[in-house]
Amino acid sequence: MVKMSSGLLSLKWNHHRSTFLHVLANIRRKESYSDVTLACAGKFYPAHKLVLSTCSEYFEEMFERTQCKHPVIVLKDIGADDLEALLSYMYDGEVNVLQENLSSLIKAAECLKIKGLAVADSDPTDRTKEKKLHPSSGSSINANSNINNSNRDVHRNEKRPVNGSGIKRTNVNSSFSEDVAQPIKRRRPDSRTPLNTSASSEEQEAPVTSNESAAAPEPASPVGEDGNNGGSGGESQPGDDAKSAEASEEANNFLQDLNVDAGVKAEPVEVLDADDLTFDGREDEDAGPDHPGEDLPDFTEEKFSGGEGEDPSLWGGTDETDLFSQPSTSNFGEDDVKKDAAGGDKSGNTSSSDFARSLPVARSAADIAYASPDTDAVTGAIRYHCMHCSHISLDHEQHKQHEAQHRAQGVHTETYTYHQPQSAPYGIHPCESTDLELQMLSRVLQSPLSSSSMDGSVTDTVALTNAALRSGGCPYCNFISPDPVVLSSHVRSSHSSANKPYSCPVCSRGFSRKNNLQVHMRIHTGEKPFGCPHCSYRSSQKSNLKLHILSHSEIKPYACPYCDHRSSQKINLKMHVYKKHPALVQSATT
DNA sequence: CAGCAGGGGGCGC
DNA sequence: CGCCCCCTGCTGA
Repeated sequence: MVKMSSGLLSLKWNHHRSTFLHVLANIRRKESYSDVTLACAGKFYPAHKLVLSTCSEYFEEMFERTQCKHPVIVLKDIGADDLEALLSYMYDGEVNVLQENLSSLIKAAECLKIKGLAVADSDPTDRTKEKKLHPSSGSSINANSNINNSNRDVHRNEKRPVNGSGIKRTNVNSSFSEDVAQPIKRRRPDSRTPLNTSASSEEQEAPVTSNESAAAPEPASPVGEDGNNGGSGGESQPGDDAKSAEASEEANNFLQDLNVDAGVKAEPVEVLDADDLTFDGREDEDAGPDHPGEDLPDFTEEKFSGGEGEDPSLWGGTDETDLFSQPSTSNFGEDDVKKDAAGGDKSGNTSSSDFARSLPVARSAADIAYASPDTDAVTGAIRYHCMHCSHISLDHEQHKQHEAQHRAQGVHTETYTYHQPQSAPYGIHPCESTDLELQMLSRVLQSPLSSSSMDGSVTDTVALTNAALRSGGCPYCNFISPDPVVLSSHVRSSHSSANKPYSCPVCSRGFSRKNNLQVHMRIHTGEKPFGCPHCSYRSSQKSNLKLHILSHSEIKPYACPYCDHRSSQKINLKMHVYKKHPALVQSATT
């Protein structure tokens, strides 16, 4: 303690810095207070915006631009090892790296603009002195890092001190030039903006929601423009460069890690084209009977067949390209579609690296949060969980009113359906903890348990149950809780129903069939494999894409039997009839 | 109106 | 059993 002349006492914490670093390391180890998740090569790394933005202007800018409480940032073309090393570097200020790995590490650092590795590092407390020393860059160059600004060839690092194992210790003080490749910041397409398909497959990215502006860095140059890059997943086309192949492999690995929907593995991104008469692609070449017209109610079909200007054969799979000759607001021409289908094949066989882009880039962890009401294990009552807090309503109206209050209070609301509770005390709901949900998601995506859990067998194997419970994990899904009470409560509430043995490992919702669960999982993974050829809309379900494509045309297959009203969706017509012609409906039914 | 998501029929392996 | 597909209900704009 130093007594200053003015009578003020200067209290100095001697071990402040070391304590800070120590605490920081602990927080990282325990994954406490994590508010951002980095996804890389199928792995998830909880991190802290504060640390990332401190160490990287790239992250800083990214976080400034996104309002997400907990964005998930998918880092493409960066190896997991490199990311782990960079995280250690950022949290600890140093990292040990094998010399042979230094090159890729530096590349990754450049992409992420990591201070001290790729971007000039300056002492914030001593700017004037620095400028004197290095007026051009304002950065301090460590004497040990003999890295020429004009040549970042890692072989130059051989002059640096290397320990016996060939591991280099990279210090914060080591600086590279600012003259590095700037990470390409990808802009999210307006979901309503029609795409130019000639580039759409290459440039389409994840169906992120509007508030998720953080984007994955794209260190590698964009895939080649020779049209080969759209080749089927993982295949290295003649025109592909090594990075593209790497990216494909990485994406494939990621997909394997996902292990959620086998249907997506082989054909990660599916963009339906205009020649896809029934919108179902090759699988449905003989899908004539499936056209919606056949399924119309009698009255509708009668009206429909007599409808003006609309060819019923449209639904028979014979002339459905007419669909795309309908006036459309899209600038996506039929020629574009056919060209894509015939030539570059960018739509159907999008490369896996493209699919990697379609993965939930910077998707809010909010979207991973729990969904839907569940059932009270004791009373059987339906419980509606607030999306913003831990409030639980037993009445839907009450639930809606409660949430409306949040909205009125200006609670940030994602445009997507699922939300991260803003103040979620752990243990209220299995999925209200960000850490827990990430653990769970991580387990879903990575753990070999995921396949077994997806099998959904709920045969009550006591031994299995007990063993799993003892280990803190649910034997039927990937739910984890250190609290045995919470865990057993989860098991009771989520897996007691024999009718719905397939439980979502993230939100615990039960499903009667495995494939329904698989589709449901797309909510959590952000997968939207079905892309509209007219715009950037993507859907997790093909049937929903069909409906969407209809919206591009003026075709409204469902006609009201009582008036001239027509609807594009059957349900909408139903609503119309019940609303506008209730008396007629009643008389028709009696 | 359009989008999302769950349920379930049906088919092929 | 896995998958494709359609149907359906709900919801927000």
